[in-house]
Amino acid sequence: MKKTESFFDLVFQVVRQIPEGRVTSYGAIASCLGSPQSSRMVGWAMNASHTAFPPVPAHWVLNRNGLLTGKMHFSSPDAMQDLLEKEGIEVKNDAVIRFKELFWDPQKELSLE
DNA sequence: CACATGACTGACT
DNA sequence: AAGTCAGCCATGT
Repeated sequence: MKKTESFFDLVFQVVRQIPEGRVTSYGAIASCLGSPQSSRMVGWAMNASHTAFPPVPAHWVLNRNGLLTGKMHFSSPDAMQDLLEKEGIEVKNDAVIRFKELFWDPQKELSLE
């Protein structure tokens, strides 16, 4: 298990491009990769994020509802929310406040980059 | 090679 | 409005 991380690597790189204090969704990343339907692969890639290095800021990646779906996969279920709050992002009921305002579209932002 | 799983999303009931 | 089903594609067994 070393190569074959092509898809994972794509997701990891995109996530690492997320500006601090911003968030994005799995669907956005999937779309950026060219497969808006492969949102599952994005989540799957995040599952492997703990094996990637440097560590991927998965706490910025949420589902389309802005919910901290993957918080349970962190070191601690509350770590994700805590990190977001430290970034100045308000989190209530496992959901990011002003999600659409903090939303960072990789396809759009990276395209303009 | 075939089946089962997964941090999602959209549509249907 | 809330719950259920299917589609999507890569990884692991």
